[in-house]
Amino acid sequence: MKNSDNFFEKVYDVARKIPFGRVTSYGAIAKYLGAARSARMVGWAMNNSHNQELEVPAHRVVNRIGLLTGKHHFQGTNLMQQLLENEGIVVVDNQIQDFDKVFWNPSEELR
DNA sequence: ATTTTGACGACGT
DNA sequence: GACGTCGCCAAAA
Repeated sequence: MKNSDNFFEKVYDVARKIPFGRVTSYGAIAKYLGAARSARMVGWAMNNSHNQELEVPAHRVVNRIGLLTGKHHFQGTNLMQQLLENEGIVVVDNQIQDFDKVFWNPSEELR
């Protein structure tokens, strides 16, 4: 293990802190980490999250419009959506309903 | 070493 | 408001 994974580790750390029934966006995490415009790195980190020993609730992380863009990276076809719905989040056609209500902003709530 | 791509986002048209 | 382009940075080809 290297400490150079600082950025990625932070991403995982924040992702794990997402409360139940809430979701956040890649950009929000990136901004919280100071990366701001490197939302892609957060996405890449998530892809690598499977390598982490601790599980990361990547299903609670979607893009800024609440679209389940990464659902293809999960097992099955709609596992991600089911997980979200299991938390009380309404998802229709890969789109989270009431996204602004379930959105969790680490910059404000986590601090 | 160079090019392409990607779980995104902001801005311009 | 839909669509296109650019920026960001890292990994894979």
